[in-house]
Amino acid sequence: MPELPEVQTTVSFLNKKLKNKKIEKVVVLSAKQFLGNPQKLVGKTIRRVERRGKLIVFVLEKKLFLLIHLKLTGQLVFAASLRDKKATFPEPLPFAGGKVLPGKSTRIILYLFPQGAVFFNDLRKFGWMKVGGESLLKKETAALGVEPLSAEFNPQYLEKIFAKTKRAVKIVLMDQHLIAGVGNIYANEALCRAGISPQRPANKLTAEEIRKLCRAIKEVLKEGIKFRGTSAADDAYVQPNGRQGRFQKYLQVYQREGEKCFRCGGKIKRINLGGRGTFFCPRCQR
DNA sequence: AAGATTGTTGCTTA
DNA sequence: TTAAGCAACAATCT
Repeated sequence: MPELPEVQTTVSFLNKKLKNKKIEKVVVLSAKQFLGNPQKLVGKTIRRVERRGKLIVFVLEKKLFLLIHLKLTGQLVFAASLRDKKATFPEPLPFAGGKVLPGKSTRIILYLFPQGAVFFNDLRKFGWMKVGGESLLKKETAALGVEPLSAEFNPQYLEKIFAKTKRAVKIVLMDQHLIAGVGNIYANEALCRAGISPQRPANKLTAEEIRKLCRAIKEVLKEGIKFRGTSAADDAYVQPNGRQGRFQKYLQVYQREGEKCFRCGGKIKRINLGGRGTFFCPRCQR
């Protein structure tokens, strides 16, 4: 599932490829997933592509914004050469791994000028796109918490938010109103690296544990970005070039139920926290 | 074949 | 008033 590292990988790629290109045509195949009027996008130049938490922000000319949330299974795939093929729209395009775009789970297509296209694929249809002005951008980002890779995210900040709640620490890490961008994969991995049980009440962590956890979160997110995100076995995430990320090779607990802990050899356990699959080593994480 | 899964919102309950 | 828990959303897998 796309979390901060996957979204950042997507945004970095698209920012390079889409800058100063114009949106020439929008095809909405799944109406419920496009909020607002798609025609507003037509003819607009893309100034840059940014990220806020897990939200993707296309900054367009004339103070217009295209906001995209990938939710569980969304992906943005870029096809650079579409125009070279003199395609009539829409037309299947041979793609990396022998796949064809648009595919079965393609929900929205942005055709670009002078060439190229962005395919919004989303198997489970939870993701969305919204067009609007600064008021929309403000509305959608207002409730988001601190960026975990910013200086503002430090042990003092964690201490402050942890003190206010006895919820399980993992649930707090995944609360987008408090920390923007950490999801299930990276919350599990950060807690493992910090040696802290995901079930611990947040307000019971020691100052030392909070320092360790803060560092672990930053570390694991940076590594996730370095390896271009996590494409787990049943994970729909791919980079915009259609290739998988590589961070799944370095996961220590996520989706490793019953397997051996790399540190102590104990069995990785799976429990349910806040309705989410939670993985940890009961021996290493206390 | 019902239940689990999964991020986020919004409702209900405490 | 606020925090915590949970259904709902869509589709797939078990």
